[in-house]
Amino acid sequence: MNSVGQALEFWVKRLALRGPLTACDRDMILDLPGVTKTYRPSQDIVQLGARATQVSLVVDGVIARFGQARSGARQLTALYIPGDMCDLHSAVLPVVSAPLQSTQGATLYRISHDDIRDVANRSPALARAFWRDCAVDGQIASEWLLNVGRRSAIAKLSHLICELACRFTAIGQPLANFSIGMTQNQLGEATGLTGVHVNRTLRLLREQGLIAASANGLKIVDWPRLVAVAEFDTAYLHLPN
Amino acid sequence: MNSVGQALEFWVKRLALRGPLTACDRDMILDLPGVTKTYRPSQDIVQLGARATQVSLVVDGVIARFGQARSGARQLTALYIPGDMCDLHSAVLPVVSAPLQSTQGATLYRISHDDIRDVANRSPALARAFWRDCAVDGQIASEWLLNVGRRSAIAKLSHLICELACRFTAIGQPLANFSIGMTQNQLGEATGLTGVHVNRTLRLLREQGLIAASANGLKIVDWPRLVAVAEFDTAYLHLPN
DNA sequence: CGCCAGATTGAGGACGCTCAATTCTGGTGG
DNA sequence: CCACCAGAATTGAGCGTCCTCAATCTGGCG
Repeated sequence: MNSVGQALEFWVKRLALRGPLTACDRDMILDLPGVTKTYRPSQDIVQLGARATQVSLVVDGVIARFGQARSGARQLTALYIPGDMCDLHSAVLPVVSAPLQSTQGATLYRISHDDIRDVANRSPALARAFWRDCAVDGQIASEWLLNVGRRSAIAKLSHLICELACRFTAIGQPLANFSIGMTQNQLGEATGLTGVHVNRTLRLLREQGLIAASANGLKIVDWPRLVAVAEFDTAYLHLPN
Repeated sequence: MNSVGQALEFWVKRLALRGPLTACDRDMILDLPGVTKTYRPSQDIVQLGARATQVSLVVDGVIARFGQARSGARQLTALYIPGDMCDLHSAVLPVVSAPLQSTQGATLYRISHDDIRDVANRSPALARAFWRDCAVDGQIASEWLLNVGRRSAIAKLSHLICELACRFTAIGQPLANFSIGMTQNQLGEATGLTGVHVNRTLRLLREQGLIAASANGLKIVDWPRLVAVAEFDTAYLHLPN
């Protein structure tokens, strides 16, 4: 179980990545007032068409943004893990065009738009950092587009697993054995596959010795080969280190 | 043929959308110095891994951002038409993680990152507007993800046509009869289909009386039904009007 | 007139989907 | 402690959409 302080630390670390922040900037972020709120599995965080008034820092759990076709089929368009600000763009674009949901339960730290905008007005460096954070989100979406549009099922899933493994590692979760916190159906919604086909493809990955089942999720057995199958390259994630 | 001045006007109009700009802000943008450059069809504008030092305003033509799988298959991840700043995020994320190419020839107005950053530092309102512009790009990517991941071929293509029709209309191009400036192969790369299947699907759209061939591209015959097939809703484009 | 890129069409195949049944799992109440 | 239950995982069979690989056609241009 992570704490709000930890999550804020992770976020500041990311913000400071390519444009060093002053101690003052850093403190402005760490001192941001907010409200902690917990969510049940599949509970809506913001609804389609609503007008957001706060941004949400993920403290614990996994948050999914998704779109929905008329048929009811869902497509996850982004995943957020602890230390991610899952709603930052809403500070400049408040109308919610894609709802957010927790996948397996989550706790968020919600900060008002006014406070975010105030901080951005006072520090050009932070304004730029917020802008950059959204730009990174956009690059991840681009990579997902390539994944969903042009790769085989086995590459799609491997790619998603690699991405999550790297992101969890960056926040101190062990890579070898991590819990994704998503059902196979949700994995399908993220990759443009069916839950059923995700199941078969995971079995394939297991049979090929790339991953293995484990108590609380899945275990990565052969990282180099998984990366090769996924055609995975971390660059687009812009992770610290 | 559009002019640089026109393109800048379009962009300012978009920037001013949700956060009114002062006359001074507006002039700072319109006076931005830059260099006009023209590109041949399929010519690279920025290459993968390069470090961008300028942003590029589309003056004429269509610019595509794309990713490439190891198989060589391409996935377009964004399309930019006149009045779009196709590279704005590079001001805060200079390493190019997805190359840009003109589809059928283009002319760009290139502005240095230094000038953009300078303007952003001097005006918080403009900094926020730039941030918002990138956020809109992200929402469009999300919508594409839904399109590529969860819709049928006919809906995918209709959706892309609707999007482009709306965007072209917003810059004064007639909707009923517009030239997309893309080959059928490129349409496939944008929607996650094959060029061959795009061809068959376009025929289907023609047979159903939704579109028709025309001298310089395609003509939209039945806009309401096209929108219905596409499950299209303009909101995510955040167009002025 | 010949060339070339793009559009068009055909035939066959494959990957992932649909629908449905069954097993497994963890949590709950009796 | 066990029976029960809901949700998730797993498996099977059959099918359909879209892909692959070609061949042909078209229009623009040197």
